[in-house]
Amino acid sequence: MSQLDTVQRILDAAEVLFAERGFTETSLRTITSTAGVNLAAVNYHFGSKKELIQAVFERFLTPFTTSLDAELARLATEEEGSLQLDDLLQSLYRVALAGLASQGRDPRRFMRLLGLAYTQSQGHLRRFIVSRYGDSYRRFAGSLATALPHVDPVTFYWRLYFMLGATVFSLSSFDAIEAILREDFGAESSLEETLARLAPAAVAMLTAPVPAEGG
Amino acid sequence: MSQLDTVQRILDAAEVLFAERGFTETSLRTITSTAGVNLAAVNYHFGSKKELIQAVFERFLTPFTTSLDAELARLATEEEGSLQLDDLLQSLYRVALAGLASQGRDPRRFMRLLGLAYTQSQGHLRRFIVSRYGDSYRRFAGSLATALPHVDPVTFYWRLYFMLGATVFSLSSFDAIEAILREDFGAESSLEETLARLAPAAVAMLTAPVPAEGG
DNA sequence: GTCTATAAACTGATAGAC
DNA sequence: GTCTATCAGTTTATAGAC
Repeated sequence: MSQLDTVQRILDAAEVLFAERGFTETSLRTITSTAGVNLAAVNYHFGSKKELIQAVFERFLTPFTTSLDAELARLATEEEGSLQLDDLLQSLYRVALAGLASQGRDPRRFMRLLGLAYTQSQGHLRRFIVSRYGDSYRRFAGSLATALPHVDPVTFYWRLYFMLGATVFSLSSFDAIEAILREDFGAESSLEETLARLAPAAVAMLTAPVPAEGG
Repeated sequence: MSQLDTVQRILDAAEVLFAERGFTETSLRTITSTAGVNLAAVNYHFGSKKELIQAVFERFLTPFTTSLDAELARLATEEEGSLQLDDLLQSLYRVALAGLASQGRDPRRFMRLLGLAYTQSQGHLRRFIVSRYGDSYRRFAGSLATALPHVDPVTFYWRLYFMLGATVFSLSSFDAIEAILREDFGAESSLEETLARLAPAAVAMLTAPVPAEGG
């Protein structure tokens, strides 16, 4: 088995297991036995469990943010100075969905990992993501902000977090929610349909009238 | 030290530590040493770590759902048959905030624990919460649904999850988000102000026009 | 009800043979 | 680059003295 294969197999197994169980709940032994490689291979190739976690995120966040940046640049030249909110959100969702799906990766797993990065208090991971992908995030937030000139900055940023929360939370629990709705209403929901419901809901939230300041 | 004191001290320490670090990341040793009680006391009083986790949730979910049920009943008799969406959301937020604060409990911790219950894949906890508080949840969701008669059920439930995601996510990360906004804009946000921003955003999301079905 | 002592299992990491 | 064997530390849980 070549080195590339081993690294790849470890990353594949770790990505799936982390998304399913979380970081602390997934041992290196579970990862290596799932991947069919030796336990010592993780420390040989990645150095430590922390660095393996970062490598898992790097592998899907780098292509994701690269595509997102390209999409934002394309939008900016296309509609000079008049970025539409719908287009921006659709860019985000299209890149997240199609970009990953074309790689043969599961967007739901992507969202579960993003959710974990937020909620599991792995300080090293948060620092890694912020230092590595903070610029892309700020560029996207900035584009979104210019499409909402009438919303004051603080309200805008809170709403941005509301939107991120709604997205990460509902997509990372997609399977569970979908199962409930299927049982209760017999209605199947695809990920595409859910994003088609989420986008207008997010737009409505971002563009809601700002109540008069109450103190 | 009386038994009640010991049980109470364990619950207090566990609640804080779980909210800060998560379940797996918090050992019984950390809990008992923080609480100033013996390690064996946890298993004596609660049986196991899992049952301690459930007890922590039971201690704040029972008064919360009791208050929420009472508030919903009060609203239903007050405005017969014409429940207002604003009122319902304000009930939820007021009960969550004031009800807990009057107990001397931190609502942010409450939200962090709720977020953990969702994201950390503790199957036993999800089963416990669903079996114990599922009825209250369904009553609240039902009230909300009747206030939105023009939204089809499936769209309504997805939006309900979007709303829950926005709420749990942003409030459980309240301190972190607040710190960022304070640094970038010098604007302090209180929990009350954030809920005052969240409520209209949630209403806008729930009441957004439903796009024509595309498939 | 509280304590000490310990069982039994698991964890990440590494030294050294091949 | 891969393997075995093992270290050193941690975890939950419990038996038994007080």
